[in-house]
Amino acid sequence: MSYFEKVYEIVKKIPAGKVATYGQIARLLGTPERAKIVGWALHKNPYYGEVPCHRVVNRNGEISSGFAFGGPFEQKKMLEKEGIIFDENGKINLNKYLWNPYEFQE
DNA sequence: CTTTTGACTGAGT
DNA sequence: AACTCAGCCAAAA
Repeated sequence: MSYFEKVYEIVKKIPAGKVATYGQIARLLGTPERAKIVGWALHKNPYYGEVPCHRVVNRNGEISSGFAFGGPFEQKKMLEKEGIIFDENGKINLNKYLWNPYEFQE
């Protein structure tokens, strides 16, 4: 299994109403220094429709640029639909919405 | 095969 | 607090 597929597996486990950072995902894979690879994997997003990549944000809690969903507004709308609230800066309150994979439910 | 790049992050200015 | 610099490594050109 390539690193990409591992990333997709993690992202698919993110519950609705929660978000995760690239670094966090990379850490779950045991490779915290490959956060960039995680982001890149999602950029390709070959499993569009299966992988909720809209729930993955950068360390700042902001939606990353690139958007494979058709536009930033679409992604933001999707997240709000999940129950995530953006602050006045268009950022997500990670302290509240960051996903906590305690046992990493396989 | 070699080089560039990138949905990032952490440290430094 | 905001901006910049460098490092990390796999995939794409």
